[in-house]
Amino acid sequence: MPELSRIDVDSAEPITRSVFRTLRTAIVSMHFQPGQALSEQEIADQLGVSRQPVREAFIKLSEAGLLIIRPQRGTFVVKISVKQVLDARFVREAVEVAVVRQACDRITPAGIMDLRANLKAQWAIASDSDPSSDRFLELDEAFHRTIALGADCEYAWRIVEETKAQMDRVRYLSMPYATPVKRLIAQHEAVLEAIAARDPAKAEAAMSLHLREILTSLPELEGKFPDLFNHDVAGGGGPKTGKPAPRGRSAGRRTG
Amino acid sequence: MPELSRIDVDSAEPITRSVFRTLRTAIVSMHFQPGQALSEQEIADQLGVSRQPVREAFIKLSEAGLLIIRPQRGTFVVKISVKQVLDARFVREAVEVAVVRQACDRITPAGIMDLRANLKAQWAIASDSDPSSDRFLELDEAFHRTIALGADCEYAWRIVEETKAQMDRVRYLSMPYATPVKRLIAQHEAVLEAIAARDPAKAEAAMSLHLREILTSLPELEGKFPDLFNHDVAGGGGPKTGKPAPRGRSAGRRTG
DNA sequence: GGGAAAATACTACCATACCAGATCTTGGGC
DNA sequence: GCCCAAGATCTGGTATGGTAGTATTTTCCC
Repeated sequence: MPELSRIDVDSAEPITRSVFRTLRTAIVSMHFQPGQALSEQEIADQLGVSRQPVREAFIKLSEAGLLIIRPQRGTFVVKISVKQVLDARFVREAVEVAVVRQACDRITPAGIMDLRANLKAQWAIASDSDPSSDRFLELDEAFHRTIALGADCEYAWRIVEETKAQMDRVRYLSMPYATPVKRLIAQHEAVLEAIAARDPAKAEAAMSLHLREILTSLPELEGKFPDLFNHDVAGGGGPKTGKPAPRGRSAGRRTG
Repeated sequence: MPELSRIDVDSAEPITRSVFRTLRTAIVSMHFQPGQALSEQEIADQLGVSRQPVREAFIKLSEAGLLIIRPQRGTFVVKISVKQVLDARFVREAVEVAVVRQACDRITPAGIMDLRANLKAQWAIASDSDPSSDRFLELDEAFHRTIALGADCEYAWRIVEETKAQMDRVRYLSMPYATPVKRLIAQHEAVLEAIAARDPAKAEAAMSLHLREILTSLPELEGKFPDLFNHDVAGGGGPKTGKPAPRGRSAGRRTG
């Protein structure tokens, strides 16, 4: 299991929030393996805090659908479920399509300028070599967020963030196999131009197409990484069949 | 403040969950007044449990947007915000419209029969006198849930539940002034018939119309109950202007 | 009376201790 | 070797105490 660096206890930020951010990042970026067992005590020791803030972070993460807490048994990173991911995409598409329509009405010229600047930055890193993918995901998120907030849809953005958390793990996993970045940027451009033209129908179509493209490699990934997926027909997330992954790395427990 | 009845500590259900349900019901049904201050200690005493499970329930409720925790200051029932409620409705409409379209494809004849039975029950209590409004809200929720689950949209239903929590407080508040129940049932009927006819466009239109009708009395309510509303232009929820409502009854602190 | 400062009484936050239940290990019987 | 039971060792759930920060009240000075 990846070592977690200690948290600055003296920060003004509440410890619980620091722990939450740390763990959430580790999960969404796939540094924690889906199915992996965590433990309040173990995480607390690594971060140099008590169990209490870790426990509270666990609760929030389970509310977000990233952890599953099985009382008296353990807490596990939820495995990726194809159905769950597709359900998240379904909701995200429904919401973001509505948002982008509203953006056509409400976004200000300043908002459109922000989007153009963001898009320019996207093209800039697309020319570079691959290692800037993390940076692209940041810009990608900022692009979608700018649209939502420009459309005065703060709450809708909160929901999209939640659905994104489910989808982003797949994106990290699929970095090498996914749609080329330039293609995604071109789709962003199409969305932006439709908004700038105040054309809701075109904007909706562009956004819908974009969101359907993101997960094209999903079936391929399930084949490549069967251990990371939950193959149950029913939704859910927790490891129900077979043993959950043990703590530590898959094979050969490393001593000391 | 309404007295809370003690919780059965010996139940198999974890205490935290019991506390959560109790508080959530009290908030959504408006037994707790928006803006009202709660306190871990006070709630814990009333329910006969320790502060810990209360604190954890508070965290979950704040994640759901029903409480706001202000560190070192207090925890408050979020005031109703017109923008927040309309934002919730916006998301709910986006999601449920997509769901009802999918339902036209996927719902089974058995699912349609469930819906018809539910609708029949709705008509039955509509004939009675008013006091069965709680029962109507239950049937209403079951109706929407049956559609979502029939469309194989478990995750979407979770999101709808979250948005519903925001809207339901307004519905409780507006019982006397709201749209007549029979009108709402007729709209349910229109949705059901469109689904049964497998007509997505008609179903979408019916659902959209239905969801827009629910909150028609919102502006009127803000005028009638200004204390329960957050009049800030910006979203959010916490009491930012003026003093938050004090603990205990409005006037005259009772000495213990 | 009016206003500022000190004292008091809260708050949620974090740490710790203990518990009951689930799991894993171990040891004995065959 | 296999099987089962007893014990040790995990887990998260709950209770409680201490602390720092905030809000309120009181006190004191003018």
